[in-house]
Amino acid sequence: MNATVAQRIVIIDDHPLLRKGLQQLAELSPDIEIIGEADSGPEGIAMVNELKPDLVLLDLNMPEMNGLEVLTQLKSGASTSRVVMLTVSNAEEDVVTALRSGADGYLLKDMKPTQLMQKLREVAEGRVALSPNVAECLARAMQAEGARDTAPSTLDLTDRECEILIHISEGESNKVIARTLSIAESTVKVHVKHLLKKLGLKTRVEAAVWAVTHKDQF
Amino acid sequence: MNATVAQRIVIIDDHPLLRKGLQQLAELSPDIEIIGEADSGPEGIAMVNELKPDLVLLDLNMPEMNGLEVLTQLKSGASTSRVVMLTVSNAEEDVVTALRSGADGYLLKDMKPTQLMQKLREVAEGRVALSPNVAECLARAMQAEGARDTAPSTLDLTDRECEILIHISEGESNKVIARTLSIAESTVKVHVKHLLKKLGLKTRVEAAVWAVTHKDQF
DNA sequence: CCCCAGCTAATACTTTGGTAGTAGAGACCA
DNA sequence: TGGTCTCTACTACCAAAGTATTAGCTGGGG
Repeated sequence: MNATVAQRIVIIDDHPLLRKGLQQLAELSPDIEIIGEADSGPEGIAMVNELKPDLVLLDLNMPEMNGLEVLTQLKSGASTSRVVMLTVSNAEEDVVTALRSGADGYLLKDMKPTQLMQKLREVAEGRVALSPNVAECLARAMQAEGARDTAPSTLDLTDRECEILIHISEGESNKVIARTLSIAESTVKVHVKHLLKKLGLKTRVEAAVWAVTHKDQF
Repeated sequence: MNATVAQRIVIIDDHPLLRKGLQQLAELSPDIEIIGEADSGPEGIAMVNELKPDLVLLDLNMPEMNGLEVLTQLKSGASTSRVVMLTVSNAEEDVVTALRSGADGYLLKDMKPTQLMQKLREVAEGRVALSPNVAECLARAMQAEGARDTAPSTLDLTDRECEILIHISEGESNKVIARTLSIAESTVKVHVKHLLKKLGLKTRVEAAVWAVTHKDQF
C-alpha cells in the first residue's frame, strides 16, 4: 500500500505528558499527523465528530467518562474513524469489552515507540492491532467462553427516544413531532437532547443520517 | 480498489456464439474469469446456486424461461451474486422492470467489447452499469411517471450545491461548511436555500436524509 | 417505604437555520 | 453588446433548534 496521505489522528487521554510524547513521536513519522488532543471523553467525542480523523487513540482510564463509554458513543455515532485503545490495563475484561464494542485495536502504553507506530500503520491498513500480551489475554478469554451469543450493543435508547428519532429522520420539526405525539414541544426537545447525548451526536441532522443508515438497529 | 481476485462469472444465454465471444474476451482480461455457462434459465439458476459466482450475465430473451423470471428467482433466492442483464432489447418496459427486480446492470449486446469489460468492472465495484442508450431510456421512463413521486429529481443541482449537500448530509453546520469551503456563511445559506428549493424540501434534515438515500444519484 | 428511571413540562437564553431582497464579478453564448 | 447562469456576499428578520435548570408524576424494585 502506498501511504500517500498521512493518517489524521486524534488523541483522547487525560495525561498531558503522554500526549506530548505521542506528538514528538508523530513528528518523526511523516505518515502520521496528530490533528487534535482532548483530555476528557466528552471533549474527545466532540472533537472526533468535528475533525473526523482517520484514527482515534483512546485512553481507557479517564475520570468523568470511562474510555469504554467514549468508545461505544464513537462507534454508535456518525463517525467512521477507527478507534484504538491505548492504556496501561490489560485486564481481560477490558480487552474483551473494548473489542466487542468495536475497538480496532488495543495497545499497551509500555510498548516501544517504534512498535507503537508500526501498529498504528497496521490499523491504517485495516488490520486490528494488539499488543502481544493482549493477544494472549484475548486467546484465553476465547477459550474460556467457547461459543456464546454475540452482539450486545445495547444502545439504550428508550422507546420514546426511538420514536422521536424516527420522526426526526423523516424530517419533522420538534413542533410537528409534538403535535403528532400529543406532547409539548419542550418535551420533545428534552427527548432530542437525551438521544443526541446517548448517540454521541450534536445535531438532529446527524441523528437523522444515523437513523437512516442504522435503521433496524435501534 | 483491490483487484487482487478475478471476478467469477456465470453466463446464462441461449446463444452459443455469444458465449464463445465472451469467453475469448475474458481470456484477455486477467481480472475476469468465466466459471460456468448455461443455455437456459433453469439450468442457469442451478448453476448459480452451486457455483455462487460474483456476477451473473443474464440474457433477457430466452425460450422456455424468460430472463426476468430468472432474475427474480435469483434475487429472491439465497444467491448474493450480482446480476447484469445482457440483451439486445432496450424496450423501456424491460429496462424498468429489470432494475425494479433488482438487476445490478443492464447492458446491450451491441456494446464494444472494451466498453463491456469496463462496465463489468464497474459492477464489481458495486456500481450499477447501464449502456448509454439504456440510461436515456430510463430517464424518459422516470419523466413519464415522475408526477406522483414527490421527487422532482431533475437534478439541476450545480456543482457547488452538490458539494454543500454532501456536507449537510455529514451533519455539518452552515458555519463549518463555510469554513471548510473558505466562503462566507451567508453564501452557504444561499446555496442551501437553492438546493432545498430544487429538491422540493423544507429543511436540511430532509436534505440530509435524501442525500444518504440517493447518494450516487446527484 | 423510598429510590430510580422514564415521561412529562416549563422558563429563559444562545445559536443555528431559513427567507427575502439586493448586488457585484466572471463565464458563456447569441 | 446584452442576457443568463453561477458563485459570491451582505443585511435584516423570524423560526427552529439546542442548552440549562428545575420539577411534578408515574410504576417497579429493593
